[in-house]
Amino acid sequence: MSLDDRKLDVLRAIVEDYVATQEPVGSKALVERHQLGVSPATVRNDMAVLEEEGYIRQPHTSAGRVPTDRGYRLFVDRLSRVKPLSPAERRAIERFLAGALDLDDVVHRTVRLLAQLTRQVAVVQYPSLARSSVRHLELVPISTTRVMLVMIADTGRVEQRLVELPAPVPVDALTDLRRRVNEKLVGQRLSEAPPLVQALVDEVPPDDRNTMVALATVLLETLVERHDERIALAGRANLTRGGLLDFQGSLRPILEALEEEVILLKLLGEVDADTLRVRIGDENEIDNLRSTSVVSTGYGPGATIVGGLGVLGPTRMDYPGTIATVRAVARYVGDLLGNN
Amino acid sequence: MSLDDRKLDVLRAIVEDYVATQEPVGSKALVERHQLGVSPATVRNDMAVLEEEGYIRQPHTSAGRVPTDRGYRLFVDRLSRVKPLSPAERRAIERFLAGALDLDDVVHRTVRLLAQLTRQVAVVQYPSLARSSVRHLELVPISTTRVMLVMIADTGRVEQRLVELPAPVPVDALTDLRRRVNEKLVGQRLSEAPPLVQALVDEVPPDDRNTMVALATVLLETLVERHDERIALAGRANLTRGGLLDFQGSLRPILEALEEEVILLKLLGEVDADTLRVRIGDENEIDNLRSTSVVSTGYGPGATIVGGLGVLGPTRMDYPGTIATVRAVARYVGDLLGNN
DNA sequence: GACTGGCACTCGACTGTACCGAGTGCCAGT
DNA sequence: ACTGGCACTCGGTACAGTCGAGTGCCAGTC
Repeated sequence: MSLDDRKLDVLRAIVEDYVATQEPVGSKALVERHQLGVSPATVRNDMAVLEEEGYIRQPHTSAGRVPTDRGYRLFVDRLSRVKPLSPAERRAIERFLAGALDLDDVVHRTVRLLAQLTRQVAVVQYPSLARSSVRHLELVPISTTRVMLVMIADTGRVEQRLVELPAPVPVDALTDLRRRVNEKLVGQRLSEAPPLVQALVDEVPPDDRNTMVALATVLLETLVERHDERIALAGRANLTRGGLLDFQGSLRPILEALEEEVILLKLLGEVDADTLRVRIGDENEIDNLRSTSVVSTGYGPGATIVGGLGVLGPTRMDYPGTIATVRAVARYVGDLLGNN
Repeated sequence: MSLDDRKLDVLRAIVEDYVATQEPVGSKALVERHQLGVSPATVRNDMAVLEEEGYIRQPHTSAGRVPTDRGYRLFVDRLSRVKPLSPAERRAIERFLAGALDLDDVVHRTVRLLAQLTRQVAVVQYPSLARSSVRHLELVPISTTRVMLVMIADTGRVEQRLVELPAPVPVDALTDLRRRVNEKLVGQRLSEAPPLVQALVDEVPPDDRNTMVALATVLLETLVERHDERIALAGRANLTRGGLLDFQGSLRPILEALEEEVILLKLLGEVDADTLRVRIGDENEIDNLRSTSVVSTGYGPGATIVGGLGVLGPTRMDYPGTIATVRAVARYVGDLLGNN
């Protein structure tokens, strides 16, 4: 059966009240605080139906109702009105991010900003190498058989690696290699680099072949195999807001999960498209986080995505506000990365 | 007045029991679990004196005694026996750290290891540039007016910067400069570099003076002004052990403090000499941490100190064990940095 | 003088009872 | 289809009583 409009109104009212007060909400309080135009008794009947359908539940027999994960899901999907950010907030975001000096600083500021605005735990993934593209490659001779390979990504990330050459290489040859490598790779996504690197090896004159092989090996290592995805976190202290009511009493599993970089990457890694994703309670695949909700999205210059960011908090969170903030911050960071 | 030996024994017994059970300890339980050779009544008299002197206190009138910060302090300074690590632990440390690939990995492994062994929050400062010394400096011509300055520190950290030269510089001159710079700086602590860099400028032949000035500027910037001290943390979930009894009920201030890099640096930064430092409860200068104890020490190759590390936990912690572990880990990491 | 056994006392923790009130489900009435 | 009314449930709080761990003190002993 489908729920009629008033029942949906009731559900929305319950979610909003519960999020605001953190207390089970009863029929009487509901009609007082919202213009539902009906009596408590009617609301009670609606509630009975909502409970039967699994959208709300009673903590104990004679208490008010509390939304279930399923209730929040319905709320997020169909009931919540978009809550646009105030101009003041937009300005705050812009101003705060604009002051960033380098990539590290951008990420740090972003994660702190997110934590502060949403008052929850914020997670930001550093722009991943695999998803960004090459801005410049440099080959720096350290000695006759050693070259330092420096790669600068369009996101501002710099990686360097030392390459041991099989034999001494004259400076001219190195210059030639540098030109070839740059011609081939600059502007390319790193994820698409491997075949190009392979092609490079084949194109190089036989004399330099061995040198190129050594370079290519390190290049591939640096660019692809190194899955050194980094993560920045902030706002863990926000988990303690709302006493111990949220998270069914123990922060332990959550703090543990937040220490595992692999878990966090998984959390953010699944941003396929540009779409924002909300995972509510049990919908989370990670057991330790089944009492939390995660709002995450990808970010990057223009339409490309170079990383993920998001926030984590109690299932009892202000979804419209959080979603709006996450989306806005992601957009600003993306723009910022595009402009530098 | 000074406390006689038995009173000190009583204090030690109280600390040990309280740390183990987390419950106020009474006179009867004490004589049962320790060979004090006297009756509960006598112990009670001793306790009364200890309480008067401020080493222990009663949570409420008819409860057992609990050590005060002052009591722990006396325990740490004079009563605790060194608790040597088991060979198994030593081997575990060695094996775990030996597998590290690069500097990042060393720091990560160290902090996790510390958290795991002490079951507390571990903090490790990355080897600070200011405290390490120069292993090698390289000047790499990128174009006629551009040089890349690469500095490798003895801790394995690599920094590079691009230098714009005021005028084209012939390769020979650059070779000469490279020799001079290396002769002057290799082996020197970075913190002592500035005057040496200044001296370099004065010694250089007039023709190269301007080039050297440009180099020196960037050098100083890179080596000194950048106070990019980084910190790694692990084991935050350990704060939730022991229910909410420790930390007087709220993790909030502690989690907040742990998010402030500045605070953590201050915590570790004050390692003057090679000595290990224990700050108990109120002895901490940071207000948010007055309900915790911090055990910290410096680490580095040989006698030099390149950074700090330590753990943070409830004042009710196993001091002998923690101290032994922190000291051992610091030594292993120091050795590791010396060998690579 | 130092230690001990004994005793009265304190007070937190726990138990049981009673009561209040918010909230419910249901039903008869409009 | 909605509403008012009513009986019922049950968590929370307040209060009293009991239990027991632990104390401080004092008189007695070695």
